[in-house]
Amino acid sequence: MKFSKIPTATITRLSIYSRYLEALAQEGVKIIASDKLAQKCGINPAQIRKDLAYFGEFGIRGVGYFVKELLFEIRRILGLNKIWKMALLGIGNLGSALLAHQNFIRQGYEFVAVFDVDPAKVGRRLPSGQTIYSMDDLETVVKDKGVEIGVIATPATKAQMAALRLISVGVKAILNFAPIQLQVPEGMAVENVDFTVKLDNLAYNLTMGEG
Amino acid sequence: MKFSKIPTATITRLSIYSRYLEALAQEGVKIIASDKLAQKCGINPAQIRKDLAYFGEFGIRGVGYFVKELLFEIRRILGLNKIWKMALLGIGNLGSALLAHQNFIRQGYEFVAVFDVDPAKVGRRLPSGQTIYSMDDLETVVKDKGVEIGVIATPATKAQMAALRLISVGVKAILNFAPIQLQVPEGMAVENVDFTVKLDNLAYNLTMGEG
DNA sequence: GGATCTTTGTGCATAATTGTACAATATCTT
DNA sequence: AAGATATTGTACAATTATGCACAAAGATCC
Repeated sequence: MKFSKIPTATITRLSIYSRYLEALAQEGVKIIASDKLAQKCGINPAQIRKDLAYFGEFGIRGVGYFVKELLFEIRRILGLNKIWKMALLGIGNLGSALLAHQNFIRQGYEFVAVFDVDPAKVGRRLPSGQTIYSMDDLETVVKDKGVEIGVIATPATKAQMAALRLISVGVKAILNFAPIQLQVPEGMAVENVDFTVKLDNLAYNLTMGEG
Repeated sequence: MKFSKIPTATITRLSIYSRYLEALAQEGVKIIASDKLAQKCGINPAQIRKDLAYFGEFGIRGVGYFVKELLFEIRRILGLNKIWKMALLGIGNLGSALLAHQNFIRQGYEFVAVFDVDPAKVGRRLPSGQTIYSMDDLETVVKDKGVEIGVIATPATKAQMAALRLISVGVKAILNFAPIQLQVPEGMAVENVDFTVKLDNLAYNLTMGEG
């Protein structure tokens, strides 16, 4: 049941479609055409239809797509018909911001464990409910709680080690906020969230615009 | 002086190279070969050489690249031989985290203005030095301070309006943290930092891995 | 119920990106 | 200084992604 290389870009776009479909569903919109959705997402309509075609036929010719149905299908494709258990490593400013980001649960993700090295923080209970564990207990807790995704929000210097420890207890997916390219073995899924890189892109664009 | 379509991916990679070169420079390393750099960045060595070839010949055959020189050149290409003036819109958890992220100045970026709608926050002085302005004064302040890049860290519902107001006073580049696709006119540079999309990618990968 | 309109799904062409292989050029060794 | 070694820069091949255009299929109108 696994095969047919799907482009990463397609998965990213599916995620964006799902976001709009959620908004549309909330507004009570029943049906949407690829043209309209494309416009909203800033994407070519044919691209949307092709992205969906990888997984089946979800639309009705001459009509469009049923919003709720399509949303359900996309969420199923992405694997969002369950709650993913995440661990947060590092509770600095960024980590706290992530915890406060309440969208997680709605979207199908939940922080089941939170770690920091600072002894002053360990043991404290967070507003979001979790108790802060010591980084020393990472392996045990991750196993016990059944963590599936590791979220690294440590300083860059600690990120690689944190990743290795997550990997050592079988975590297969990492969301990395540290501005560093993690070295991981084959088969790991790593996504980087790196706004310094994005800023550099903006700077380049502005510089070029001037000539 | 503007031409030859450079792939966005190339710019993104240049940013990553520069990060490693900074680390290398700090370690006192004088020379680096594309092979070594490629390994560290998880990128094909030829890709690095080709990326650089868009802009000139920076290496020495049989030797490699002088770290400091290459770093300088890349930063010049990206437009980082100046300090970019940014405005932050929205000081929730995320906004605060961004302000605390001290790397900005080192990297060539600076928050010169900070805005929020909350009257309780307006007028307060931040640890990072800036005074919080009311969102009502956006247009005036952005003009006065010469803001070049707008950073949107508002709730998703306010993001589009915030973008429009920035655009209306001539801001040409936006770093958008709100989970929404901004509708902007031609010629604007917009980069999205969207970890919910990244998480969805991880979820998909984990789901596929199972079969 | 036939003509017209709409919108999907997809074959094909085009464009963009990545990777391989090697000639060119520099250093090092003896 | 000639041969061996290292590493860049790039031509070419292969792969991947994007977009156009149209046939297929359903809806609507009269």
